[in-house]
Amino acid sequence: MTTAPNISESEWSIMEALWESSPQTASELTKALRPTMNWAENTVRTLLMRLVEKGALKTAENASRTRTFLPAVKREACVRAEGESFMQRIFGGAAKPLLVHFAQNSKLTAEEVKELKKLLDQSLNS
Amino acid sequence: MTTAPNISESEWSIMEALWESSPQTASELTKALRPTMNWAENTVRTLLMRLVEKGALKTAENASRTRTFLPAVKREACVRAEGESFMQRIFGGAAKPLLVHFAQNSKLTAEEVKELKKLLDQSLNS
DNA sequence: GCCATTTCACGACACATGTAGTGAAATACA
DNA sequence: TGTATTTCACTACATGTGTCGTGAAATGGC
Repeated sequence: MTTAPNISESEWSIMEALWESSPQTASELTKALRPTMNWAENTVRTLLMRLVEKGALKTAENASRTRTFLPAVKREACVRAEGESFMQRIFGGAAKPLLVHFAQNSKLTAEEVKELKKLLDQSLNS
Repeated sequence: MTTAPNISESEWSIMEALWESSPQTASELTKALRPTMNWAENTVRTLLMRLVEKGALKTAENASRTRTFLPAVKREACVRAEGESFMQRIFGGAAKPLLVHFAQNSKLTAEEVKELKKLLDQSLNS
């Protein structure tokens, strides 16, 4: 079982970028994230280091011998872990009240509602 | 609009206890939380202080002139804020993928599925 | 009124997180 | 090969969190 490490909010931005496209070097990532997070390159490097220590990222050498980074854990596993923890913290671990909350607090299109209803049905016969 | 303060995980336990029953004194709370969190009374006091500073709790004097604590913010508002932040962080702010995720990763009873489907329908005509 | 108990205000300390700066080492280019 | 640029390892530092300990002040019981 992939023990998903704890990933902080800033770190999550890095992970998303790498889940979307990897491997990337620190400076590539810095540029890629520039529009959203306006981080200094050293900030990105620190976050990368921490993520490597946590086991969320791996490193590799690229052709020009500079280090590149890539995910060591699957996005889906991390999402599940974060979701579990959130559900635990706010809804005492129960899925139904969570779903009720978001169903009531979101403006969904008719199309989305249809899809979700189908998914709910499917979740039963499995 | 009630600007819901940031409430940490430990603090959330305190808030839950007070949302459920308030006002309570620090020692009452310590006893009430003893089974789940095995906190020293001073730990509870520190958390209470921080929550008062954050504006999440108010204090009042009770008959015997010891201080009691009670929520200054509604649970629903805090849940909404936490939910928003979580949805933003993990699902880029989109409700549908969040609902898809939890619908697929939770084992729901047929009864719950029925309720949720009804809620989804209701969320449309409003 | 005096002592035991409770309440509280402060201080403390370690680890996590956000956000870099410095200075050396490696690379690239002229 | 000498110099400018890039990469990286360290260090830093403020703020948030988790978890109390100390010592004074207030209260309660006898």
